[in-house]
Amino acid sequence: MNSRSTSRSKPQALRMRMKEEARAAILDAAEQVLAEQGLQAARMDDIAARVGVSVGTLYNYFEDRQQLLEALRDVRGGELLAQLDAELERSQPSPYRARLHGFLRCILDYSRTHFRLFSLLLENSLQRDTSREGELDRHLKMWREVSLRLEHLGQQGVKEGALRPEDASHYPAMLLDMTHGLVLRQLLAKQPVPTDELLAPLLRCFLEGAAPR
Amino acid sequence: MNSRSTSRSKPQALRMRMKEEARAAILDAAEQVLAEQGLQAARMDDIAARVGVSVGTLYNYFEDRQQLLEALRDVRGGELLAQLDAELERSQPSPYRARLHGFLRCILDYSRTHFRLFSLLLENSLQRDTSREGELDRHLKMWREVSLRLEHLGQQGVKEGALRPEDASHYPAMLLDMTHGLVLRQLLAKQPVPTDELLAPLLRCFLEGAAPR
Amino acid sequence: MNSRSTSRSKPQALRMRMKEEARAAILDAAEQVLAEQGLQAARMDDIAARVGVSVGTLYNYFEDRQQLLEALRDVRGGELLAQLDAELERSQPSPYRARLHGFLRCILDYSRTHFRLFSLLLENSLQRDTSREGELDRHLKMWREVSLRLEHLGQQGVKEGALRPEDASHYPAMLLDMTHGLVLRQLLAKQPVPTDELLAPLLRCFLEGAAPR
Amino acid sequence: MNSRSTSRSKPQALRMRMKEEARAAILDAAEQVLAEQGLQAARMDDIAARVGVSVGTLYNYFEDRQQLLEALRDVRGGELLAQLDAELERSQPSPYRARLHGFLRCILDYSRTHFRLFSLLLENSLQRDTSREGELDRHLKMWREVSLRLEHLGQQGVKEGALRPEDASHYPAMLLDMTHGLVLRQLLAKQPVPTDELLAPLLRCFLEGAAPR
DNA sequence: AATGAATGAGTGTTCATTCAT
DNA sequence: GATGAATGAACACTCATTCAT
Repeated sequence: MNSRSTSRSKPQALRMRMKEEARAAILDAAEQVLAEQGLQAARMDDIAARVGVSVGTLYNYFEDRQQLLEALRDVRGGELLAQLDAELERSQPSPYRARLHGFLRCILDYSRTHFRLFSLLLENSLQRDTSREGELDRHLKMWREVSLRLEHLGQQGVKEGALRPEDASHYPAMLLDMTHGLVLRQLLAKQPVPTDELLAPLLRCFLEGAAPR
Repeated sequence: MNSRSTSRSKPQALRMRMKEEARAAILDAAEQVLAEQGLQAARMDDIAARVGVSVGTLYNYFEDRQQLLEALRDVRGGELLAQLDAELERSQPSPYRARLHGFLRCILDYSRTHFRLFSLLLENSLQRDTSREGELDRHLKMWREVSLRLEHLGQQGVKEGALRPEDASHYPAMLLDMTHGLVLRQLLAKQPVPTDELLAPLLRCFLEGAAPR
Repeated sequence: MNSRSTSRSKPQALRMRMKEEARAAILDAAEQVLAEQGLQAARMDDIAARVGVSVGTLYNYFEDRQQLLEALRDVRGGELLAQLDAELERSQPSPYRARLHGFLRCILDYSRTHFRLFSLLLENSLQRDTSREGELDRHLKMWREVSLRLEHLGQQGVKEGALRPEDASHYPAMLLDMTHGLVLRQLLAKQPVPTDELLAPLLRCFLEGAAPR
Repeated sequence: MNSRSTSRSKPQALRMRMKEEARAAILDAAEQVLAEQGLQAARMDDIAARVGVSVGTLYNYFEDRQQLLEALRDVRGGELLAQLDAELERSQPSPYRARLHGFLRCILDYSRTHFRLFSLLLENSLQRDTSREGELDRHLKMWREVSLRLEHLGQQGVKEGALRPEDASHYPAMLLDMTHGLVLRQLLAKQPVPTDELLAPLLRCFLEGAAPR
């Protein structure tokens, strides 16, 4: 009965799935090469070789080099946001401090894997010659989304009496900056340090201040 | 007596001075072009045109493009350190908090002018293919110097009883990260905010913490 | 009796017919794309898209791009010759001048539709690297056929006393050249001029000369 | 006194001269390669190799491939016009028919050397995708200039009573078309025919008509 | 010391052609 | 027979670097 319809829709679905997987494979390869060689040195040929296809194939999936990089940024950004949301969902019942800890750990962990990418792509966005306007915005928007979630979390903190409300608007930025720095330093460090050992002093200082009480 | 020697040394000194001025002029031009066009787009020809000389001349003063960029980084880094030291010298008699404030303001002000440069050059250093090893170190060394001064300052803070000693080793990094973030955000902001308005909440949160006492 | 043979030959004939129609459809599409995009810009993908099939299909009907273009040229050339022959047949009883007029009108009309194609394909034939020798000849052969018919017509003209016989060998070329120019000029003109208005001065000058009698 | 000014202006003049000669050399090489390989097959590398320089050098003299081709067209067009004007000047006192003969011979001779170029570049101009508008116009403008001179000549012919005035407006086009065809046919012919042998029947037919008087 | 034309390796991108499904 | 993703050779163009003047 519906044998015909399925005989058409299934292959299409299959095509879609394979196309998506191919895109993902390319993005993975691109990230690897980018991390190894840097933004400029990462040649399309290198990326193609990494995936195990020929250059032309890359252009079947992405308009050009720039679009490939942008897609990579968007996809990885989306993944981070998804993980953050999942974490927030999971920690819903917990108190502010615990949730904040979980949130930052998420960023730290994800960034450990992908930070070099973010760093490179931020740099890419900072280049002036980007003809496509709003290019930079796309990158910032992601971090603004992260900030937004931190603000929400901060509101909970204020309600709980765990945060002073006066400087609340500055907290997201400060937390992100310190986390960002943490990641960068880990990236440059010889041997890694467990996430929680890094976060503990950060949170302590952030919440209780550097001055003795 | 030494008339001869001076008749030689003076012109030599003059030569030196002129050579130094030429180098400085090139570095200034390079920074401008870099800030405007980005790291990749800044061509040697552009820099030469900005100084008003021909490409060949650039190569009389710098081995190659890479060395020029490194010189630029080193010079600007040295300038920052010099200003920081001057500020520390000036504020010697003041209490910890005031000195810290002055110190960070120095960084913020200097970075406002040169941050884009630092950002670009950090990126440059992060590229893996740098044949010259220890390249990255040169860049980090500068910031380690800044950190070092912050540590010294921290020791004063601890002595004064203005800082809890437990996490003292983390403070420089945190302060630098937050300052770094401040600069970046200012760079992207439409209109600038007075330095002290930016620093006040930072210092308040850092010293007294985000939690109510 | 021959029921079997027909049971085989009919479907074969059907196949043939469909194959021919498919080829024709491809050639039509090719001509459109060629006229719109030019010889180089006309990509196999474009042609396929215009027919509504995929690239691979094109290669089921033509060896390669070059053969497709040649087929297009040959088919259109054949059509022109057929129309010319029909016109000559039709005008058999008429006097030379009328027949010549009809003949040239045929060329003009056909070229108005397909001239851009002929022009592009002539260019294609002029390229030196054509590995297949005698390539150019195929294109010229068609025009030689046209010339041949003009010569025959000229013989009639001479017999009628309408043409001086001395330069008869040059007339076909001259007529074709002027007609060719007429078409090209029409192609570039903003608005078209009725065919006969174009032909009248041509014929007048050709037959009676530019000098007063 | 003016030793300084000359010490500067002379080298500048020298530079200019050399620059012009280099451009001319490139254009010559380009024309050769174009004639041999065709419009598409003529690679920048080939042209460079023909001049004996490297690719980059070509781009010191011409924006890009397209501009090089356009320059070639403009220069050759200018040369033709200059020769035509010289011929008109020379033949000033002669009667119409002689001047026309000289004029066409000029075109024929020049085209014999450069016709293939003109043909290719006309084709190039006909391509639709030329982003630069008025591109085609530049090419046509040259031939319009030639036409213009033929019109002037025609006016002399009318005054002399050598031409009937009615179709005068069509004469330039017809003459050019026939000459154009003559050149093309010569190009394809195995062995060349002396120019005057080609022109004689053309002029006879044009002036006196194909019909017997 | 300054010049700037020449160099040429390097890279992104295109597109005719193939072939597994 | 039709499909369309994969292929990879080809080519225009860039730009750091050199060196004769």
